[in-house]
Amino acid sequence: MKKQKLLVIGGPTASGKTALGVELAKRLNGEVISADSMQIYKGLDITTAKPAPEEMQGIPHHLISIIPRSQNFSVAEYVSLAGQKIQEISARGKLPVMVGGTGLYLDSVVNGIQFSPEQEDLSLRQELFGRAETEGNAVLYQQLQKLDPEACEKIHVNNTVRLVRALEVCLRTGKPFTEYKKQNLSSEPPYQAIQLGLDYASRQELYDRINRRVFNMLDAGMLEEVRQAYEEGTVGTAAAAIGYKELIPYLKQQSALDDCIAMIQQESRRYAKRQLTWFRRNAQIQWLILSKNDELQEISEKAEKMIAKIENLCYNE
RNA sequence: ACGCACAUAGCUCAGGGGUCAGAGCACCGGCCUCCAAAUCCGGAAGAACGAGGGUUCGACUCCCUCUGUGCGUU
Repeated sequence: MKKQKLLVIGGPTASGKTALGVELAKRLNGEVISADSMQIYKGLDITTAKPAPEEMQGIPHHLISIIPRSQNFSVAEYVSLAGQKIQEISARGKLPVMVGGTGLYLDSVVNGIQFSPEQEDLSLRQELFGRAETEGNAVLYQQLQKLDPEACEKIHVNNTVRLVRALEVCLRTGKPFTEYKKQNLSSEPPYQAIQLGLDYASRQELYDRINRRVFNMLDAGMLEEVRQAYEEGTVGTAAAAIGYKELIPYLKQQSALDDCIAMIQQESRRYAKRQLTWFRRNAQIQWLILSKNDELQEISEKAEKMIAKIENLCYNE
């Protein structure tokens, strides 16, 4: 059976993924699936830079604003939801275009990662976090050493989050965490994915765009939006959104607005850097390197050519 | 106006009469398989220690003056 086609567009924040995604979807008869760990939640539309209705230009967008902020979403759920959407869109004879900055989500779908079938065990996880705090990471690390020595080589003692996760899987499934990873690495990718990456030729240009965009968001009413979300009570993952957590000190009257704004810009820049680190190691990505005055027209034409070239290669196989 | 503090890296701050004055943040790179806009690791670079004078074998460290900043008082 022939694999389904999937177009993937990744890149750092503020690189222009949204616009390119819509443009390519228009040209290639596609629908957009968002791959963004924050846009998945309801609310905070401006803060998380969700595409506005007019930006969508009639192209259907999926997996945006579908989870209440009181709930915690996860990659595993994303993979399953995105899989469904890909099926549906393909069944309609259209091209699924997965667009987003959450590299983990993108890669997990593209590589068909099978997460351990058991449901997450929040109480076990909480217990482990508690132990990490009271007994110290070293104790957990020693325990993991016995259950999955290979995982220990990859995980640093100070990295509580990963340490807990690895232990959690080992304890609940009775199998080493590493075993799941090995299975996944050897499994066949489920889609015929064409992956594009967006970046700017100069880091400074990207940073300038980020800084400007933060001001634009504020002009668009970000502060009010955050205030509302704050008053409603936002916790968990959604509360970690850049822009949200940085404005809280201002709302609590603990710091000046300008300081908070500078902090949003800084955190966004650092985030972009981490995103680039993630995407860079993916050898499958075809990079579109932009510079300051590029027009969306030329970019999408370039992208289209790239896609055609890759498709040709696939045919000849 | 008077009194008291402070003045050290781009920023916040340690330090101390005698080896090349330190750290955190920022910056750069990396890890990443169920919170990933999170978590974590590594690296490079960066300061004639506000200015001027004095004490001393030797001061960035002690003293004086000036400048700047902050706080307090009438």
